[in-house]
Amino acid sequence: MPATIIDVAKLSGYSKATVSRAYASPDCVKPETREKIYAAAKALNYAPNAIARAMVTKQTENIAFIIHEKQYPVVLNPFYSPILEAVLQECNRHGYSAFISTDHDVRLPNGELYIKKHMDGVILAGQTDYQSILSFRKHNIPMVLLNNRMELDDLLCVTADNYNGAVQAMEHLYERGHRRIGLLAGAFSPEIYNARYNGYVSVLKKYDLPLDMRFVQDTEPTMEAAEQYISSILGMPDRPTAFFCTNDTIAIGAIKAALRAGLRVPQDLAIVGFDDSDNSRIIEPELTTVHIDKQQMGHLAAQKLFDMIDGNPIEEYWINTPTRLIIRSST
Amino acid sequence: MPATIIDVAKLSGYSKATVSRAYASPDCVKPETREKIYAAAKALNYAPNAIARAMVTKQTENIAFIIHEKQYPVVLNPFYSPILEAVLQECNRHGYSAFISTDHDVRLPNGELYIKKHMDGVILAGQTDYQSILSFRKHNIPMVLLNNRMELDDLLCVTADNYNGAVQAMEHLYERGHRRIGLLAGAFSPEIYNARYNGYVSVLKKYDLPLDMRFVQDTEPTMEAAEQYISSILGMPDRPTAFFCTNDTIAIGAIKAALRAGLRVPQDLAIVGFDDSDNSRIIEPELTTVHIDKQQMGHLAAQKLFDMIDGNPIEEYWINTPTRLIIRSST
DNA sequence: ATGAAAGCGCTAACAG
DNA sequence: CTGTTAGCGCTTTCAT
Repeated sequence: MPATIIDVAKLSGYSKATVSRAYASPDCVKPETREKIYAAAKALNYAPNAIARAMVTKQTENIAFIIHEKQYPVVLNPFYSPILEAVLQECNRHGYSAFISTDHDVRLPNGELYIKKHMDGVILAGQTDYQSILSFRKHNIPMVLLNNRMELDDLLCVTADNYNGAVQAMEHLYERGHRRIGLLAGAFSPEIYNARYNGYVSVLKKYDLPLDMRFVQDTEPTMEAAEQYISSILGMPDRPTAFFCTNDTIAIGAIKAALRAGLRVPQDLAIVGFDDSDNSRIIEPELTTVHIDKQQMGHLAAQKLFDMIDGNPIEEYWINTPTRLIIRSST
Repeated sequence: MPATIIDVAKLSGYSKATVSRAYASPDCVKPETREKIYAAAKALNYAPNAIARAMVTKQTENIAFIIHEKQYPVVLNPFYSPILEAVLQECNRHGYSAFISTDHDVRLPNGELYIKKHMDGVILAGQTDYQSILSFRKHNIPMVLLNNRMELDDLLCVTADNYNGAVQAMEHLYERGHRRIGLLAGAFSPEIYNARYNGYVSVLKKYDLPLDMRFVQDTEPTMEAAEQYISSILGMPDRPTAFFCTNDTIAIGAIKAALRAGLRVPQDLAIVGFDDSDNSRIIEPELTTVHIDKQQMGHLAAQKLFDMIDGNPIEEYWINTPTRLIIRSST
């Protein structure tokens, strides 16, 4: 059994209060005694017990990052990986640790678990269910929504500017001379789906381009689904000369379908994606895509969460991270 | 402030011991009173406090998954993602939560942090430093090494069979008729590097093929580094007709270099990778690669860790997950 | 600058 | 099946 604060107190000859201070507020302790205490601690292989500490301070210095995406078999996908990475960095900076949870296969709502374990805050990414949000609220746990938005009072949401991202993609395709542009839309949350869809339609309208529903296709966001659809329309004489795909995975599937049919990308079919995930630079030709600043989103989400935890005032409850088009070789 | 066990006790008219039992060992409590207690709890919005519980049981029901890879800028790479996913699943199954930590930028050793926070166990992935291992040992924290191996008593290590994986790749290249085969070797940990290198050399020896050091190249495991090297040797008249690359990222870089030089893959240059990460199916032609059962590794690591936590006996301390070759279109 | 004592919310004997 | 009691290891007034 590990040494406790009492053991250190005894060995060093001080009281446990002083030992406690030597760790929690070192400046309130004479340097000399501090050193003696550390020495005793070392000799005993003592490490302060964060559980006991949390018990009285009511702060665990832990947060939970809960990803809730039904769409992907793999939750740790190229979109969330960089976000997670950024969140982890921010945690390190604040001396916090992060629980990660992927909530696609929850029988008992994971929220409950993290309420019991007394998180100081939570980041809810993706299609979080309303009940969880309410739960955390009821327990006054600071919370930020990531890649999702809900119109609730004082609910901090960090999203990408999906509408303008779609507009950027479409404007680019128009400039490249495309007049028949299809849409391959992943089955994402309504919030994201609608924003990107509306961006698509608005540019069509702006330039009086046709909205041909044969080439506006909902799809699972997998390479295979996209490949299959694109293969099926490649033979049509009036098929689009370009497709706007609402994420990179879909776009890559589209490119592969074209390549395998012997078409050249972008000459015979131009493709633009969304996300600028790492994958977009793997496919050849490399993918033109709408860049989402995933790092930034992760950093912001975490920073704002720590602001809430620290009791700092929040000005903006909806943070819409700007996107920008990255032109590579698929258009 | 949240309701405590005492509030529930008062409201329900039972003692706190009974309330405790109603949650910890429901069968030791009359169904009737149990229901009353749950009702009271619900009315008070009570949730058992896991911190207080951990304080006395000495079990947090938390583990830490610490990834330590200096090689990658992004630690959550396509290799570790599926492993992490599997670990998370296993945690769910056991009612545990997992801290994730990426230890590339640690000022104060993260090990300390997790010792303070009293993990029930830790999984150390990648190039873990010896000090951390010793630390966890000293505090009797169950531990498993993942994708790494160290010759320490009673240290459970889960690895892929890197040697035989390399042999499989090389045998395949030989069967395909290649006689000049280069090696593009990522700067991984010695354990992994050596195993794959030895596999390469052993097949060369077996068939009396030349070991031409001009075409045995160490490289950072990035697409760019691989691209650059391959581009530089493509003009040589006696260059290899195939390369064995010690991970997929490198292999993809190699393919891209060949494609951009106007060569056909595999006709003009054959490439085989290692890992069978998701990326291997993004590049066209899709990559022939050595499959590592990353899910399996994650599951095993977690299962064994829980075995240790539960005090179950461990028979094998070195688990070497078999690999197999996945033949796609790059060879 | 340091010590004494109370208590955080829960579990685990031990009784009954 | 239920209640009583004594802590778990630490922080935090309040004194000194």
